[in-house]
Amino acid sequence: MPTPSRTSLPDIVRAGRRILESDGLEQLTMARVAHNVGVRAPSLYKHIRDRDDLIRLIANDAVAELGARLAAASGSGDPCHDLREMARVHRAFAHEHPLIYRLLWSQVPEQWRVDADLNAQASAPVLQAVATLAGECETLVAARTFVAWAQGFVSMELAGAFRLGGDVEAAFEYGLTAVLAALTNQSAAVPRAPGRRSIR
Amino acid sequence: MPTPSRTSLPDIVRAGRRILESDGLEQLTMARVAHNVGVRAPSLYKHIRDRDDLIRLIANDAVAELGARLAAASGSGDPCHDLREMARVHRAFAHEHPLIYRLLWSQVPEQWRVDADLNAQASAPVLQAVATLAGECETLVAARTFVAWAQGFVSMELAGAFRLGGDVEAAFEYGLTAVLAALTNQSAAVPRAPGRRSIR
DNA sequence: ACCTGAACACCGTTCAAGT
DNA sequence: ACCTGAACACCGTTCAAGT
Repeated sequence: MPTPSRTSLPDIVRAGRRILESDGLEQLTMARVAHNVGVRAPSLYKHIRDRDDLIRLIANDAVAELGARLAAASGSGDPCHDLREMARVHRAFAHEHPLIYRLLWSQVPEQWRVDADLNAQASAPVLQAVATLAGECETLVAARTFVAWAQGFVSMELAGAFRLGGDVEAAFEYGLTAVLAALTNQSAAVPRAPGRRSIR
Repeated sequence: MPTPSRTSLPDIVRAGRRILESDGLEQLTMARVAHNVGVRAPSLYKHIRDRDDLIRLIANDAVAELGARLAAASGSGDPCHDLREMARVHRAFAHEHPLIYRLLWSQVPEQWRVDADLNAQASAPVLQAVATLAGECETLVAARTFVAWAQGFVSMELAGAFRLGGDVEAAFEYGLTAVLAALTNQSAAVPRAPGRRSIR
């Protein structure tokens, strides 16, 4: 006889994300997730394929949230201002959810990789701002430079790699200004023959 | 009666690293490491504290190797040239050992963190080159900008984050040139009042 | 002093049986 | 149609017993 679900996929993902954020990946056990949504571990397999699938769904959820925040932080009309704001939003997200943030970029097993369209959606506002700043034909390489710096800085910060003292806040603002200046000042960044050869 | 060791710590770390590099972290089981050094799993605990300790030792080993390669790639006298070479060495190392490289920067559990002095030793040549390039008082912030970009770029590359096509090689060279230009051209990077106020 | 088999705790996953 | 207890496979770790 059909019985209504006692839990749901969003409930499970939400419960899993809360455990991951508070206690880390190794505490994300099927039994604990199940307990937090009011069922037993085997029941979870009616809603998700396996634990790796759950981790991937949690990563998707986090990327979607980050993307929404990036989009909300942009749109002022000044691309340079937008990029500064997005870098700060990115960093703030990492500080709020350090364990999930690390997961997003470590992604050791293949199965945890977030969906391609979610990634594309999240990076769209950055691409748009860079396009106006650096010009259409250099959008991709310039955006990759910007995002690489931002992601690298925050990753190193969270990984505790900045152990030589100094003001990390000031280093972030310094890097932000330096990278944006480099992208604006294209002639300094890319040596190329006249005739507008594309970088691709 | 005392019996000589049938294995050793370096043997164990070497075997563990080989497994990790070829088959990933989840395949790094105590039984498999033990088998590869010719003993049974319980014997490993005579040489290491636990599995987390082994992972930390493997990460230490990798950082030491990377540091040696960075040092070997620098010292030409031209800091800009040295930094370009070190960025490429960094990236080449990541491509040769992608699974270990990801481990170095994800570092989800605290116990895997590499020793502070090994980290310091590995980053010394970068710091030195940046010091001559950007000037003493901005060494730290400039080095953090440079390393953040390099690490972020390679991490994203390995994580498969560059899914929008384009030439990743060209993007790397573009970013390298852009970041180095920004660090050399300090006045563009850091807006500050005259009178040489320190960034710190 | 190092190695081992046996044992324990824990966890992901499956499945037949319940409702 | 979903949930569950029981069971299985696997793994990290401990420990008493061997040499």
